[in-house]
Amino acid sequence: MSGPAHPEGAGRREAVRVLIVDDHPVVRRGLRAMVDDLPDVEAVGEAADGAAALRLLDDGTRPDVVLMDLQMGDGMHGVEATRRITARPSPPAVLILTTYSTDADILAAVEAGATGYLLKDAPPEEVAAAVHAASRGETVLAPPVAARLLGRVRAGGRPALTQRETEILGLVAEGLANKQISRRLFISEATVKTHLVHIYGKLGVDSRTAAIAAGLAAGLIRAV
Amino acid sequence: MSGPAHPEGAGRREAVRVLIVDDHPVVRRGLRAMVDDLPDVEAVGEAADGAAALRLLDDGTRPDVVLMDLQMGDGMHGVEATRRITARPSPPAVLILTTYSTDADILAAVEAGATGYLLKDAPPEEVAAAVHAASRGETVLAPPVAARLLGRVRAGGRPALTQRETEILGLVAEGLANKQISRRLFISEATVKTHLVHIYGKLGVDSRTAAIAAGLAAGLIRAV
DNA sequence: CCGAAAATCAATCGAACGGTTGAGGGCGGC
DNA sequence: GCCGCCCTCAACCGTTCGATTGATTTTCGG
Repeated sequence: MSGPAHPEGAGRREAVRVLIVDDHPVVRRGLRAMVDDLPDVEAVGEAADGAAALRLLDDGTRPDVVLMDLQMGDGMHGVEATRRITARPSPPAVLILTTYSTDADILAAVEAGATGYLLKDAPPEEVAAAVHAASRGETVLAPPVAARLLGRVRAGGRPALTQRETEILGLVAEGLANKQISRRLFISEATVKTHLVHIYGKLGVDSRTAAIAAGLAAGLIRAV
Repeated sequence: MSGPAHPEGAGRREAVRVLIVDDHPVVRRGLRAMVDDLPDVEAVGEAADGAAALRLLDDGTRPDVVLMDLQMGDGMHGVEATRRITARPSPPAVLILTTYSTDADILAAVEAGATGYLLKDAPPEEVAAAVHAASRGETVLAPPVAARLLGRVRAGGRPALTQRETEILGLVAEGLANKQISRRLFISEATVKTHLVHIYGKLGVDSRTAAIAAGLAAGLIRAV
């Protein structure tokens, strides 16, 4: 846990090897251009989704840092990909790079083992600094992200729903009725209602539709 | 209306001049790299938001094509920027480039005078072809966008809610109860229910939460 | 080891919601 | 002028939802 391994030994200061994972060709191109502009940093591959990234790793690509987009249309979601990458032996550092920071995303990504969290509107210098920091095993968070996390922790983390509650709120937002949710999760309808009461309390609302609005606004769930 | 003006005269086939407008440095970098790779195309400027783009135009930058992101965090929204750009004398063609296509966005952008609509996950060749087509004054739509528009027109615009229905669906998505909606719109609760029944029918759902989900998915309403 | 939090289930009750039927006024197209 | 669509309102009825109370199990941390 003291940073990524350097299999070739440290004869001299070799370049930081970066793998770019994003489903948008435009973004991949931009990241590669940014990365290649930096001294001591080189892009060693690109992947359009999590599955492709894992294949590259299986095929012997050994990056020090993975720049990973969170929301990737089809295919594996960034959080899941992060989880699988960090579960590998001597894993690279995973830097999450995403358009906007919903609280749920940040927490999930950190839990999945991400080393840092960058916003796509970050200036190039910030991306550069983050890549270097990540290669040294340091945690990097974009200022807005850090502030959000701090605010959340400082506020006692109150609006934080439990895992199950978040899951149920997500199903509510998909338009499912309590009975449907209960069948989907193999629990009784009574349990669903209990969770909902807790959710309403935490969000300060008193109806399922208001809970959807509040959940979307707080970034606890995402509008597909 | 036969394509952008060529102030220097047409002594020889000069390059298509492109202005890039996006609030993400990464995306700007990627677009510039893509554009510069193309023969006969050159980037003449970058702007981080609509206001900056208009300033550039005021200062004499004369692009043939503007590559414009729709959702820009702070500052002017892409639709509004498009409207103002196309309202200028001898305007450049505006190519909308966005992450995902909600129907409302597409229609608004087209109404605002956009020449075309591209998705950010489009391959580079598609971007290249679109830039050239736009510079010739042609309309270009990414296949998924075109299909969506066609499907809408062919279906007789059926899932199109009336103005009032859209308004009510929006309030429902904000978490308001029927009685609250009735007071907000100065109509009776019975009327709200009638509208809702019509909305359910058009969206093919049978509950208000499902209507929210369907409305978001169809781009009829937007998650703030 | 014990208390707190999370997740599960049950039963009840009033209020809100969803579906149906019916109806009237305004407005634009044929 | 008439037909259709939109917006408005009303009454009824069955279902779902939200609130409350109370209970069990597991898990985590002090």
